[in-house]
Amino acid sequence: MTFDQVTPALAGKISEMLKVLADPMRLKIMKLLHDGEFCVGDIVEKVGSSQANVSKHLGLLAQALLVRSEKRGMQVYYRIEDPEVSKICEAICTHYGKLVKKRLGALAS
Amino acid sequence: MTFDQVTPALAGKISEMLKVLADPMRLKIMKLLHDGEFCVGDIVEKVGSSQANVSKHLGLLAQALLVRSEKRGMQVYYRIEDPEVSKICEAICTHYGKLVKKRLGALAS
DNA sequence: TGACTATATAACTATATAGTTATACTCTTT
DNA sequence: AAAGAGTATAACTATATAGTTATATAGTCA
Repeated sequence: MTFDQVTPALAGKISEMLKVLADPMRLKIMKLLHDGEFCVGDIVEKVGSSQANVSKHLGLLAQALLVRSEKRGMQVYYRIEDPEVSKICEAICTHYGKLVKKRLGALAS
Repeated sequence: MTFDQVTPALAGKISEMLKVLADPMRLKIMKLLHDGEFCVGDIVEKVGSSQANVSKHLGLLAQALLVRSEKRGMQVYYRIEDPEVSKICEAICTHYGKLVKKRLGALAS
């Protein structure tokens, strides 16, 4: 699908999703979840923020369809389930990485 | 490049870029520039906002390396120069479009 | 049931930013 | 040089949101 074929409704959704993805803490969480499934407590530990803060970020990511959660016992596990999401993240990293390298020098090294 | 290989410095850049892209008015401008080069006055007309507002948005897009500008006479022309940027936009539209369709039904139709 | 653990939510504060208005800058033309 | 056109910037207001603290909700075990 090209940019042209995006309807206003989808453009709104995309803008919301990007806003959710465009946060350092949430990118950190996404990077972590790229490696597999983690429960909230583990994520809190790994990203170094408060439980309430991480929970809120996870809620936003889930609402944007970027992650899914599953309750097992007392824990809630989060994961990147959809390959589409991985592809979006990968495309952003790859292409923007190249762009930055070309224009600003070896910041990515 | 996978998510794993993104350095903290690049992650910061990516987060900034996404924040710039994640705005309805700027997405509208990017969608327009996808079709070719336009000067500020034309963009103002097409997107339906004030000159000052559009100029500020264009400045942010340029700073994020998403567009480039060139002054010719009195006009300043903006364009999406880098194929990497087009690829990022395309990947986002394609994959998130699919995702939304799968999960929320035919919002994109 | 009561104590405990894991997660989510509410209320609040501080900060960032989209849009507006007014003005400055730059180039062209007479 | 002066006037006008095209674009950028400064100052301001209103709104959104990241993070914190305190509390609520849900599941587990004694």
